[in-house]
Amino acid sequence: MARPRSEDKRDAIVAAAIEVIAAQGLSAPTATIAKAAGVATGSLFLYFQTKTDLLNAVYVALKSEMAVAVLDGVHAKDDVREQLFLAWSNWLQWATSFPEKRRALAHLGVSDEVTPQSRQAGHQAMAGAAEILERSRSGGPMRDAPLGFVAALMNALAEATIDFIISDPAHADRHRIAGFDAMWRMFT
Amino acid sequence: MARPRSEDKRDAIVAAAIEVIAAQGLSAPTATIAKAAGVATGSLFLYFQTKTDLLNAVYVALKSEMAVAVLDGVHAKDDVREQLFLAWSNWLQWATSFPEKRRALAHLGVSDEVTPQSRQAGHQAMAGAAEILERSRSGGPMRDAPLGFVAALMNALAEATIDFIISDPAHADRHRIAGFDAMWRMFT
Amino acid sequence: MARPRSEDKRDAIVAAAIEVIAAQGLSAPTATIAKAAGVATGSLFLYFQTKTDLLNAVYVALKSEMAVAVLDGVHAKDDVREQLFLAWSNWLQWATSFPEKRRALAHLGVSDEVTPQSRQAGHQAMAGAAEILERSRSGGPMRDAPLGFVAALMNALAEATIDFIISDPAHADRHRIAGFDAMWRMFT
Amino acid sequence: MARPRSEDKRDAIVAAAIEVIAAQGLSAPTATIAKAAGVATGSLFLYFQTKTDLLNAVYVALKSEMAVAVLDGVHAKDDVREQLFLAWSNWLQWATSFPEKRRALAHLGVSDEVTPQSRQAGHQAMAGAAEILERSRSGGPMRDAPLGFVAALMNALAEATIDFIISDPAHADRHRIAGFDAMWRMFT
DNA sequence: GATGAATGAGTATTCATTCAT
DNA sequence: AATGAATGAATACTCATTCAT
Repeated sequence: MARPRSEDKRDAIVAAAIEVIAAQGLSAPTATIAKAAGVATGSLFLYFQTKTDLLNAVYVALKSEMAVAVLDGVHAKDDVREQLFLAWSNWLQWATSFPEKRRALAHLGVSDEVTPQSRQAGHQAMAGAAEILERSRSGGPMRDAPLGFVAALMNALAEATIDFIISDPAHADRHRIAGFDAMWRMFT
Repeated sequence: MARPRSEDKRDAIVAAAIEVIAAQGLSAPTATIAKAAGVATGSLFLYFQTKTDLLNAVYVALKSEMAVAVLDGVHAKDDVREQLFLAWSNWLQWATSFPEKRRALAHLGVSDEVTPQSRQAGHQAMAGAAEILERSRSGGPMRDAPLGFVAALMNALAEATIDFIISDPAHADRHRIAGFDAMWRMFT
Repeated sequence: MARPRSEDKRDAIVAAAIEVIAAQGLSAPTATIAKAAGVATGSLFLYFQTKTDLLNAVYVALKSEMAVAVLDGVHAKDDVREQLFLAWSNWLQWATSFPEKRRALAHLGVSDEVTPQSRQAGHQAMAGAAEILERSRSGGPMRDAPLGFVAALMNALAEATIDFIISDPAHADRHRIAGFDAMWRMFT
Repeated sequence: MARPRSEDKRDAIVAAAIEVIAAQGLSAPTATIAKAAGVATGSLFLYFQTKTDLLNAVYVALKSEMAVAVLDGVHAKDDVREQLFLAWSNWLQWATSFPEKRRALAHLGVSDEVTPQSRQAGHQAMAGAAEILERSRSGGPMRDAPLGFVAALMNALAEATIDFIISDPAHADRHRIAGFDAMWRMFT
């Protein structure tokens, strides 16, 4: 009968956290995040019991959002190589379009505050992409490697490629293609 | 600004910082680092003006040490592929032998406190390795890509491979070879 | 300011406050008390304007309940000494039967939040017991001391005796009698 | 070789804590205590690891000081009754001369923050007074009661007497004597 | 140079109370 | 009346850095 707890407000806190973490790192004060979200400091703790909880929620939200972006339009393609190339392009597109999200994710990716459970949830979200990857490497030289290993390699290549595109955006397309070709050579 | 006498003490602080950062992350108190180094809290600031300065010194020291380890014995080989494989193996060997050094480097690698100058110094230290890489990719499909891009890809692959070896040490050799083969395929 | 309807709810809040204060002390959150009473946090403030008001209400309620317990069956006795002994026994019985009530009262007894008015009300409730005390000391060495002083001494003795019974319940009866005898000696 | 840690400063913090706790209760902010002691907020935590530690130190300091005051001149007397009467008088004198110390002690006496170890130390400090008490009750009706029980009764009587003297200081001497006589009657 | 005591700004979290529903 | 979301002031404790010894 009281005001219901607002999903909007929760989302606003997560969104604010992304901006503030991108700008200030994980040591950003909760008070700053709350103010950026337009809520009182105490309200942040109504939606997230601790700062660590918020950080984990942000991590999972970003991973999920990224996963959706990566798979956009992918199933309209028939060819596996084309599917993987589109996913790859989507990935780079998302990361370069939302640099603050990528920055926040980079901070969270190496933080001890993000729990194994959250990382697991992140992998879960990327399951669709993993499936394409699975088909891409099947029959190739990495057919017997653990999928996790292959995924880690792809992830590492994508991160390196994104770093390079950001530092040299004039040749974004060239780097995107070169990165993908390099990856494809790994698989075939 | 006169350089303090004891080079030993400076080294002890850097060594202690590596241990403590590996264990506690970059937010480790300077007092903890000083105690681990066997010096007084105030003494740390005789050798490093700020904590950020210390962090940068640690970063450069680790990168330099790693570079030396990577090149060990490499010039005794004639074949480029063999040289690269030895460098690759040395790299993985170093990273898995000194997990706390790698952990510290991982923390520092993503920190905003490490300056572009320090990162530049890190690249400089790796110049010898870069040269081998340069010859490895010459004539191959990546011959026209910026060397920095190629280096970033290799670095990414190495990190992913090390992660995997650490999480599954029983198959260290298999992962080491698989990682190298994947990289080699990228170049040829 | 219209009195809220439910007397039940008010009583439930007071009862919950006793439990929670006994367990957590006076710094127990109002939200915890409200939840223990089965009402919403906001509802507590419909029945008590402030936390201090609630604390005072609890104090008076406990003192009143204790006074009733103390006088139970006392007027059936003729002899003053027997009356006082029964009251004394009733007191110890109540305090040891409801340790959480005594604990809460102990916390409140030393609190600055309990007003002189509430303490006055507490004395008022104990008027019946005071009357017996008055007759007990009449004619003895304390006949000219202020009644309040005598009451304070008796109260102090009772508290000390209760403490001792709680810490050594095996000899409850012995302590009860020894305490009473000591008190009686003071009066005669 | 640095400044030695100052005993004076520690004492100043304890003294300030007594004043502030007497005025504001145990919830007094550590920052207020530090300011009253003339030190920085952080310095308080150099001398006491936590607020609880400070509270315990204050408790023990007050108990010890009180014990010294109580025993002042007592051993010059031969007669046990005179010794006990002087100790009793000293006690009331100390409590009424330093009402803020007594207030602070009253707050601490009922606090859950004061550990059993601290209470034990408090008893230890009062060992001299306990010895006089032991001799006072020997041969009397309380000869077989546990000493702790007798001490608790005496303590309770003293507290009640002090309360009464504070509320009616015009008749301090009368109350002092009446309280002592009442106690003596308990023992004989 | 070396020490470690001293500083005080900075931060996560709590909680009495209010108020929209 | 009843609810519980929303508020924001309040507070213990930390830690990079300075400075008296």
